Amino acid sequence: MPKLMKTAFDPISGVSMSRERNDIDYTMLNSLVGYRLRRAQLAYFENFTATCTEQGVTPGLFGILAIVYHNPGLTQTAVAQAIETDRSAMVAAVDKLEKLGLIERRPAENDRRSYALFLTGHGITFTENLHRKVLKHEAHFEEVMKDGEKDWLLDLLTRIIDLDR
Amino acid sequence: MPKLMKTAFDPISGVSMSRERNDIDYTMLNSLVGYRLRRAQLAYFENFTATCTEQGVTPGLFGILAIVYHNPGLTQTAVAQAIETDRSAMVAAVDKLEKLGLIERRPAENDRRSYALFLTGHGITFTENLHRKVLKHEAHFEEVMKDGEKDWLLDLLTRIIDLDR
DNA sequence: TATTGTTATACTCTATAACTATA
DNA sequence: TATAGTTATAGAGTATAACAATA
Repeated sequence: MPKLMKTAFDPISGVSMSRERNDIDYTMLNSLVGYRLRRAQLAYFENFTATCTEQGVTPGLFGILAIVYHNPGLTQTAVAQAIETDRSAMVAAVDKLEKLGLIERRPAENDRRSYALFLTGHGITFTENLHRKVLKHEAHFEEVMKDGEKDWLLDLLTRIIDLDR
Repeated sequence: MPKLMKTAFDPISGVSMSRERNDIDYTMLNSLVGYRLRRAQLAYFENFTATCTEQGVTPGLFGILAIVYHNPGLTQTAVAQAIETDRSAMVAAVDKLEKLGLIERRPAENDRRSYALFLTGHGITFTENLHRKVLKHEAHFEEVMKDGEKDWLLDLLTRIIDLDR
């Protein structure tokens, strides 16, 4: 589908309005950073999800692999906190990763209630590989970024994320 | 909770690493624009959702109101396409907005299969009010933005959104 | 008494298929 | 035959409550 943008500028809101390809006026939604952030995130995630799916995992499972990759030995609850999900959601997720042979539950040394999580050998190469593929797919979006804009974006996003913590 | 960031720089990936407040290494996830985009979007949405909830609607319902506000007379299916959801999901949503007295289904003039959607008088003031409140809450995030950064961010996000369309 | 992993449960979102009435 | 609104349904994702084992 060809993109056809007629862009205007609203002197009242100080916001660029666009009647988009479907000729619908998004002025109010476009005035909100949160809404554009959501749409941009969805665009990235479509790409990201496809890359994960090709390799047989979901974005959520990749998040767990990425955390355990850099932090071997964390408990399930610690990983849950790291990715800001509930520990109850971890059970099925770790089950899946175990069945895929990517992760191992080992009894924790000091606490018989908890497991320590480790990637298997296969899990390590799988995770590194998937990370490379995701980065390669992400590079597509850098076509629209000028020199230095990516670093600027990463930095600004980090400031936003850290604001209320 | 105080924020305590120890920031380092990974000469291999060229990515700033941070052992975050919980002392967990997010290097791999932080190297992905998509992941930071998601976290930043979640931060914005927490704020946005709270503002909507105070007024008795959800972010999804606000999206419908915002579209119909600027595009009165659209059919349900057209609005569904505008916010990129399925028309089947519109039914319950418009039902709710109707019960709240914010929106009206009127028989379409040329096509007896479809309804044209319009905001009621109350719906118009409600939507303008909510929009103002959301903008006010969003202003909180501008604390972390330098001069001109907000416009630059909006512009870059728009380029990302429009890339594959 | 508090915490870990677990199960059951529920609620939202999203997507699909099928039905009806119109076109 | 195709489309609009509708209904039913099913799958992810997320959140809560409760339980047994352990701290």
